[in-house]
Amino acid sequence: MGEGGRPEPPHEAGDITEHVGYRLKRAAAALRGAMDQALREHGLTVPQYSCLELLDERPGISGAELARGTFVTRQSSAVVLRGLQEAGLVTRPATAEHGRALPVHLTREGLARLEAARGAVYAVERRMIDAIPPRRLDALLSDLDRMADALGDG
Amino acid sequence: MGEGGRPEPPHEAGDITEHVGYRLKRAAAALRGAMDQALREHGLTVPQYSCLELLDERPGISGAELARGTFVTRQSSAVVLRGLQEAGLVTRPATAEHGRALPVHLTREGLARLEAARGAVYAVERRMIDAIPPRRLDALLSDLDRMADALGDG
DNA sequence: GTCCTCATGTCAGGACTTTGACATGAGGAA
DNA sequence: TTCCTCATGTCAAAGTCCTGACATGAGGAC
Repeated sequence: MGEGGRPEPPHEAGDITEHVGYRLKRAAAALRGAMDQALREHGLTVPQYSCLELLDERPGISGAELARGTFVTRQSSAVVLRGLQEAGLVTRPATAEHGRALPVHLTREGLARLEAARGAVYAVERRMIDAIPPRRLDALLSDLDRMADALGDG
Repeated sequence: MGEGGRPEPPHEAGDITEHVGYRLKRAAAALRGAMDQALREHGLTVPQYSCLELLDERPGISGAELARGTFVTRQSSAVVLRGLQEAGLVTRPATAEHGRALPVHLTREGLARLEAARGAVYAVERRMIDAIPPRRLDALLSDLDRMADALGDG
């Protein structure tokens, strides 16, 4: 495909607002904004919250694993982790026991902050879910996954 | 809502990977990564491409309108715009004719670069669309919009 | 006329993210 | 043993994006 002159749009689209990428970007931007606002009163940023949530679910994982779980690079994750460490929300040994991986753990304060912020984040999710027909939720989740997989994220 | 102890998840979820926000974030991250890679060989970043595409559709719009159309703040848009201007892909008058708005236009080179990059971006969209059942595409687009609207992006 | 409100553009500071590169430690192959 | 490969952590530089703040111009209310 693509031997012609003008590139053909993926499907009939009068303007760019019809594109899947545009809609996906818009929804993601709206989510990001709503979460930013919801988390501000708890003194957390979105990357920080994502980090704490994943850490609560999988205590002791390495920074690299944390990065993969939040869809960012190791470098980005390290910056966020350093901030959380300075804030006393996570702990990390200075030296590795076995390999090079440094296991990260939530502190008591980190867990408390996470639990306090969770309600605000869940409210945002609730607003999203309530906006669509309940019968379509599973299909929506499935399609989002399929698209992510197709783009080589998996 | 929310008078209880533990916050209730928006829907039954064994772990955070079940949440809509998580899936949305994952799909958006995959899209961003794929577009980054596709645009790299054309010497454009995703924000730059978004800017050029919107400019092609609505020539002469202001920086603030451009920002709203690409879901970022005026400040972010201004930075990208400055880069595009220095690269000779867009033009902008130094002073405003009427109000304060400075109309932005694509240069001949800007249009050429956009058209060259479009094929690569459309291929990414095609990969996404082909990954889901065709009958669900309209519902997916609709649901993404509903969620964005519900989060106050409107 | 003045005052108020709104939109636009801009500056400053901080947080996040990326690519590229490098050093270290573990484990397997020869 | 040595060599190779892989994963991890880290540094550096650049770009993106945000909040907060400020000045300017247009249009309406008074």
